[in-house]
Amino acid sequence: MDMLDRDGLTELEFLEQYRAGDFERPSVAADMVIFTVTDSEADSYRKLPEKELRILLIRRGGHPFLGKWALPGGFVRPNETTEQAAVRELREETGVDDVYLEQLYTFSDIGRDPRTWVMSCSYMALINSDQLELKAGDDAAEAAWFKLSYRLLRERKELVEDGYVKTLEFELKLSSEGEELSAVVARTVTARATSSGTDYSIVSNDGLAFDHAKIIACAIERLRGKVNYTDIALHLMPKLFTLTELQQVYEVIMDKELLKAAFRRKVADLVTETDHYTENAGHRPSRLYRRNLEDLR
Amino acid sequence: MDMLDRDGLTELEFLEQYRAGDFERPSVAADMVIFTVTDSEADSYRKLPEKELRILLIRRGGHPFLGKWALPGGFVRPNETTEQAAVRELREETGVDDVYLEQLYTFSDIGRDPRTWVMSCSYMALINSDQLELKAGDDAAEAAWFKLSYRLLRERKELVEDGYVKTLEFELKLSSEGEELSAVVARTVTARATSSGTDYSIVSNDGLAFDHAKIIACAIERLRGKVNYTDIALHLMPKLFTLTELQQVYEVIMDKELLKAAFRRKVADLVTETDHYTENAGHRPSRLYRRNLEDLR
DNA sequence: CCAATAGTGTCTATAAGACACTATCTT
DNA sequence: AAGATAGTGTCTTATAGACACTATTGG
Repeated sequence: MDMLDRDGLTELEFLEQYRAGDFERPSVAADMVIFTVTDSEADSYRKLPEKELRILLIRRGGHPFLGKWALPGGFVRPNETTEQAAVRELREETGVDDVYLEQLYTFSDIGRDPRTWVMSCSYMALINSDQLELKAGDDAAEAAWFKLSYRLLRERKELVEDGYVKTLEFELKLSSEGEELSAVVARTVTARATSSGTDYSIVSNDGLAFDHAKIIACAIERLRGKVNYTDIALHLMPKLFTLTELQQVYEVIMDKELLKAAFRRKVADLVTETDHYTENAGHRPSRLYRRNLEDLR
Repeated sequence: MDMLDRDGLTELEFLEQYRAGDFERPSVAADMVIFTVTDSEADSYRKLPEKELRILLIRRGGHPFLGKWALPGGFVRPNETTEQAAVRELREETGVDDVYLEQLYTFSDIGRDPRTWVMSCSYMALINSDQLELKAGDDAAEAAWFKLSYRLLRERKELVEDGYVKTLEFELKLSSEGEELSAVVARTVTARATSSGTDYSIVSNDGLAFDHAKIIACAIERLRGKVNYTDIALHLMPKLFTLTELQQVYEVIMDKELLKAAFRRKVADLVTETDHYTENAGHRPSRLYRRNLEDLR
């Protein structure tokens, strides 16, 4: 390539003389919502335990938001991508490095970090209960798996000039051994004749650092959206699982009961049956399945 | 809040003494894929014109990628969000500022900009042909609306240890008055027992700057995905339109013919009929509709 | 036998695909 | 009338919801 620019430089010459301008630059963090599913305490000896959807949070040991709980994450370093930073953080916090990982959204509200200009490129990770055992690899920080609940609280709709504004308020609750966090996150859809847009905002917040309530809301909504038309939920399952367990996972993600027959038809192509069965369950044994790695989607 | 950190500082005191570290920080750009739909030249006087899906590109006037075509975009400034930067760029390039806008993905591959460390937070905007007329507000740069085509070229699947790697290669073609750009973008899905991920890469590239072929691919895939379950395509329509025109827009987005009866059932709830009709078309007049701003979704 | 879960069959309601038909305007 | 597009009716197929029924284990 030998084109010359208006200063008569080739591209190579240009790059050699190029110096990054003195523009102010943001810090970019990779923050992760790490989901897993755990079993509740079996309240009766012969009943199946219920599934709980959990995310990992870390208690902040310094300002700002000292003592509040935050998503695991950290600054992206030179010579790594945001995704590599996310993988690095994930390994540091959980010891796990072979997971489903998906970029969610980049948050850049001004003032979202009181220290300085920080954007957050957020990721969602799904790890299964098998891998969860390895969680020992902690640093000094206090970390805990919080049970998550996310429910529609209020729905409002105002008509405005040539359109409407619709606000959905969701209640986010997180709980872990005595710790109870909660927040209300609003999703506002503004629809006018031509334009249209969606915006998240935090209505109230008790115990979460930064704008992490928004990021968590974004993650659970993405997860709920994808559960119905992908095999994403299978990344939360151990190698072998029963169809009832899989159904429980779908139910706890969607916060909604499903019909057994219809569910089994729907996931039939996503799983492969094995010749193994559950044992000593106190009732009829159940066939074990594994994730289908064939065709489809 | 009077909690003290390990140095005995309150949050306020901490923030006052805080100085941004000397870590290297990336530049962050907001790049936009601006879609619109135009009519082709009517090849016969009584036939309906065909619809064409177009995006706006700008020819680079300096290194790097001098002479190549790039997406409109620019660096995010302090005290604005990535979205505000996108809106600002949009107004500068098209004079339009009331559009559908959606964040796509943040690209951060190292070396994606040969000058320095630059991430791109990408957006998709949809503007309708009414607004398009206002395009006069250009700066010196050469800008053009390129007709877009994006087609599956090859599909490959390799089995690997406990999983598979599936590669879909898409051909991206862009054309505008003599200028013909093309690229091949591969989407690779890696599915292993536990992990799983999707990755885009550029296989070949003729005429596009940076990794913008990837960004365009990402945008058209998002648009195709959303067309089928949202009213997103209506943002590409003028105030009044016929159902046939709307169907043509769906068809040009999906690159696939649709059945008229089924299509009309499907969009029935997304539009509201008016009492206006097309005139002097050389054939039966067609009822005009507008976007339905009621309930739904 | 009972409690508990596993697993299947089938009827119905709804949506999508396929295709043919009728309607209305201009030249 | 011919050419072009507008608009509707209806049969078939696929999918999801609802619900009832049978099956298999341990206690």
